[in-house]
Amino acid sequence: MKLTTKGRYAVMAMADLASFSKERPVSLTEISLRQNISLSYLEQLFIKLKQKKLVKSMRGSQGGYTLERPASQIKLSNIFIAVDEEVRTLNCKKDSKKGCNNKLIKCNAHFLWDKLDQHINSFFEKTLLEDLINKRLK
Amino acid sequence: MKLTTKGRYAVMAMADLASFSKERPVSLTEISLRQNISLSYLEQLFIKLKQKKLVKSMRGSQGGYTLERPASQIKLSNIFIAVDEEVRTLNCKKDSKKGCNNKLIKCNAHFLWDKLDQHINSFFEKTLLEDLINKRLK
DNA sequence: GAGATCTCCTAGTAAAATACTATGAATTAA
DNA sequence: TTAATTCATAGTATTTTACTAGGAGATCTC
Repeated sequence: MKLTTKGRYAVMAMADLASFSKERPVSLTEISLRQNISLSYLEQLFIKLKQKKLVKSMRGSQGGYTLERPASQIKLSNIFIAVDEEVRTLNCKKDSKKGCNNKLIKCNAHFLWDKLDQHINSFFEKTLLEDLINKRLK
Repeated sequence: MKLTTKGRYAVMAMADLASFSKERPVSLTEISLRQNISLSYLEQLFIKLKQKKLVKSMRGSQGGYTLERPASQIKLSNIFIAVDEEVRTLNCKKDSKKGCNNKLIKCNAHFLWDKLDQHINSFFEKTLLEDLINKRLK
């Protein structure tokens, strides 16, 4: 079980924005250098973050990104969901071959994974981007 | 972020053992059929579970596995650790190229992943195999 | 003691997911 | 008009995961 870099990069980049985009938009080139993340990969992540209205963009020279809402109104769960870093302990969704919801008998541990999902998600739900940049975590 | 089948299979197999191996050892063939897990894959998992003294084996005909300790004394964390399904939100361990602990400046979200690890592990630490088979989770 | 049923052990491999690269068009400030 | 930037899509290398293959060794039952 691991968190992939996608989710980590997204959170780090958003934290970077929260810290540096107060006056002016911040370019992905900047973030790429500061956080040591491939530019092209960042671009892909930011398209998703924009679609979910977590950031807004300004094109052209001197352009870049800013937060769409203040850091106090962005949950970590918003970020993870935006980049498709879902917590999925089970692959019993649309997959017709694997998983267990297409069998007569539900897998006996099914409810355990549900609980685990809830437990993990509660962390992302309760933590705000603001908490992260202030290093104030519960 | 996802839990791989390795961890899930291990927990399901242990739950199966807890339910069926009270009188007699249970063979992996049985578990394989009941839980729909490849026999050879189960064998690999059980070698690890045995090394960590979570199960004991009886070879030969009518052999199989039983729990080494009662289900009330086995934490889910024991099982996950045994099959190497560690929770690792970061790859900053021995990897010299990636990660962040070999840089001068620690990645600013480092402490977040630590907190997350703790949060997830607390779930596995507090849940016993017994709770699972009794469907009694907090 | 032969045969069946098991665990034990190691290598190899197919498939899936991940992380990243490449390329170029569109937009805009200076 | 040029440089800097976002936007968009396709392709690929790497890594991880999940599984298969093929046997050797142990032990019960007949």
